[in-house]
Amino acid sequence: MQLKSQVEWALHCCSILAGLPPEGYLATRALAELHGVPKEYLSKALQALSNAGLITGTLGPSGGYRLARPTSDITFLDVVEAVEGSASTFVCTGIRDNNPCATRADIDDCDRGPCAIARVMWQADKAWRDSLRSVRLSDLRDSLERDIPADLWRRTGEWVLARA
Amino acid sequence: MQLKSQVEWALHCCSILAGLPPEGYLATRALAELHGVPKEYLSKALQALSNAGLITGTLGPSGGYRLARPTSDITFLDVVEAVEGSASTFVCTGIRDNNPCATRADIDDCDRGPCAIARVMWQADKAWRDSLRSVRLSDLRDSLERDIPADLWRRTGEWVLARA
DNA sequence: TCTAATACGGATATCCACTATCCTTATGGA
DNA sequence: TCCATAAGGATAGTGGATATCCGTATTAGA
Repeated sequence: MQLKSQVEWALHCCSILAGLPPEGYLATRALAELHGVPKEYLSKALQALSNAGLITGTLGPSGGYRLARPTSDITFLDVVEAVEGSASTFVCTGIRDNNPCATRADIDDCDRGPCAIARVMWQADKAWRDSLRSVRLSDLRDSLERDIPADLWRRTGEWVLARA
Repeated sequence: MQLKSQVEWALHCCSILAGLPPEGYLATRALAELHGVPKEYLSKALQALSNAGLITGTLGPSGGYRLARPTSDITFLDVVEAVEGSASTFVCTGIRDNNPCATRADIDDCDRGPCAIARVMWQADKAWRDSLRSVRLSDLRDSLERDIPADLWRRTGEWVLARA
């Protein structure tokens, strides 16, 4: 079980858009070049973010994307679910109903509550999502500013600004 | 991102094996019939559990599987990782190294520590695994005994016992 | 007004993991 | 000896992820 590569791309793109001046837009072309990923395919991830209302796009030359909300109002979970979907990682297919010992009444009775196994798996899924929800884009920017060499951080900011 | 169906099968099979008498073995055929899943394919999941040391198999007629450890010593995480693998759900491909602004020195410098985005994603992955690790097979048996109608619980126990 | 660059979405092709089945081998109980 | 079983290799089928291409509407700038 592995998240799509688009999740990684989307998170990196959001971290870049988070550094954009308020009125600027950054085009897919620039984001693709910055991360070394195919523009056409990255475009699909950005469209997913746009459909989820996390970023807004504008057409025409000098068009592109910007964040639709403050960085403190966008969480990792928002981005992950925009790309990956919000369906649980565990799907209960109800195989307990195939128990040859079970009568029709048993099945109807069991169906009133979710399977004990599913409950545990869904609880773990919730723990994962809760963890993702606890980190905002603003937190990420703080981490990046601490991690990335100051010189590279500055040059990248200028590179983005020149294309915004 | 979705867990394999074999994870669900493996968990249900373990819950059944947990009710086996100490010296009994239950064959793949019986487990497949009980859950209404293809025997040949379920066999792969059971082999994975066996390779992980969670269950032990024995050959010949009256052969089959039993738990290799006490139910209090097997967690959901053990079962999930046996089938699904223990690799993180998030893979950092290091696309930040493709930054055209980065020099060779920048890349070497960054490579000393993991990406800030990866850290967050791995922390969420850990929260998921911690949650799975906190529930044992013995807990699951307790939940099932509470959830499943007493009559069905008894009949299923007898069905298994007759084949162990 | 015209041109070019862009977002957006549909269509298509490729690749790979998951799903599923079949077959052979070794083992052990009757 | 015979048969049922675990174990594992080989081989498709299926569907989602990856990737590319194209057409359309929109808009900034010449």
